[in-house]
Amino acid sequence: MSEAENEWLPQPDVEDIELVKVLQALADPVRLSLLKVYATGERFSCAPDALGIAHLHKSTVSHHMKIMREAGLTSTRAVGRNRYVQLRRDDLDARFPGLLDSLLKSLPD
Amino acid sequence: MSEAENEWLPQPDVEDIELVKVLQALADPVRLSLLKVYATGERFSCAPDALGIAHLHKSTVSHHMKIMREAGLTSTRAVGRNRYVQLRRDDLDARFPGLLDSLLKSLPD
DNA sequence: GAGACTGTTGGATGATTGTCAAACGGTACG
DNA sequence: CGTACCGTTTGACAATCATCCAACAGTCTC
Repeated sequence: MSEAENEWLPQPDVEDIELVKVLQALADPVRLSLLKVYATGERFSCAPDALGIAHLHKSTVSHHMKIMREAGLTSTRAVGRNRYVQLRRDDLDARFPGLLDSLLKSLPD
Repeated sequence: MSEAENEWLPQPDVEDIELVKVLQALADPVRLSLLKVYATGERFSCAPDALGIAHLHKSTVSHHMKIMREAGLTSTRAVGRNRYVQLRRDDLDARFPGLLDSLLKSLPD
């Protein structure tokens, strides 16, 4: 059975996103590289290989995902046994105008 | 004697400023509040009271200053027994266009 | 139902961090 | 010179963090 149940994992409301939390979430090389991956607009599952962090254990990836989601950077939809993660671009633009764009422009290639 | 010897403390060159380091430097409530203080454009000595962090020990303040300076956020001039700190606004704008402005706009009042 | 698959949770560990306190080094000024 | 002043350095400590491993929970597919 189990029609894909399309459930969203808990995340902060737009107005509750805090700048410090966002900066803390991005103050790590791994998560900063994930920001760039997600900036393509695609939704990714959490497979370390597809995310360019094949060297990391899957539980470590899960940990990073949680931090980014709880900071308000990403939103995650659970479909079957996969988690599809994407950037909360509109929410971030509404809360911190211009911040995301300048961050992405500042990222090393 | 001792005509004020106007010496600059070591800081990274513009092109050596790293985004991760900048984000790490700002991923702390105290230092984020300092960013706002320095955004006024004034130069400040390191007196905790004038910086709005009167509750912190002077050695802690010195520690925060060092982190911000080594990240490339601030520059420090030593004059006599004082240190005058200011934001490297032009350098940051050149290295990460728009980032500083959007950060300052995103800061809670 | 038995495996295989995707991701989470809990514990363990080593590294980093924010803070304070005490000692120190220059500097200014009686 | 002696004392007060401003900031740095060092050490200590508790807290947080990034990482791995093992075990677990759902989910999909034979």
